[in-house]
Amino acid sequence: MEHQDYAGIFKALSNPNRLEIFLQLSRCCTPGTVCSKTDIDVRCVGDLGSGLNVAASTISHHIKELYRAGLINMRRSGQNVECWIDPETLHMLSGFFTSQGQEE
Amino acid sequence: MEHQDYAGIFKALSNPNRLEIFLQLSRCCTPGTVCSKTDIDVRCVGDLGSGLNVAASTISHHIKELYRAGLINMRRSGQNVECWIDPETLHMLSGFFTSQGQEE
DNA sequence: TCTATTATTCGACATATGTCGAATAATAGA
DNA sequence: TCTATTATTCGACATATGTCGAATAATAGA
Repeated sequence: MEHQDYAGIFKALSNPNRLEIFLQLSRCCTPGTVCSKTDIDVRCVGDLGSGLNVAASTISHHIKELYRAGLINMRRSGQNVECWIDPETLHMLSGFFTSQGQEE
Repeated sequence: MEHQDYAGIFKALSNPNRLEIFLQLSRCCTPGTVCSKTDIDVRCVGDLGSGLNVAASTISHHIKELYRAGLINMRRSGQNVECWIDPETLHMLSGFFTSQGQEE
């Protein structure tokens, strides 16, 4: 989290499908924890995309965008790629709007 | 704030110039307070755009987008149009990321 | 080494977005 | 009513974005 490109972060969350992926990840397990079969059987493309009606390649692309924005982390695990919310970025965002609240 | 289109809100904040306008508004006065000459001499197009290097029509367009997203309010005051942050939406956003923090 | 499974890369393409300048609108104050 | 000031609307256009399917890559397990 060097420079914090907030516009870039918001851009990543501006697409409904991408936001949905983000929300699913934030729901399936506590941020910082890997979301994988251990918990609720969530792997990247296959499972995150199952609810959305988009091609696997599109999911892959969206996940990369979330990763680029710093919102999520990813790691290959065998044939799967596991994703999980980046807790630091989430915390930063939480503070962003809260601090805007009381002037600044 | 009926339906809360978060993706739409993030889209509004995803453009650097629009984000800058939003931040200027959140700085110039406490949310809920009108930002106008009374305080720090901030009116919409003229002043909000002065820092950014874009045409007045573009600023006007961006402000409308922020308004559509529910992030700001606006009101005509003579020749000027005054803008100010919508405190409810801001509060909602603040809660959005915070609640994502602890699973949900 | 071959096959199945999962994920990514790579064009391609339709649509959305950001931006401008010119024209128009809204208002205040001679 | 005329003029100046501020803001918005309206094309126009270049660029960005979301999406797909086919091809390719990465891995596990016969």
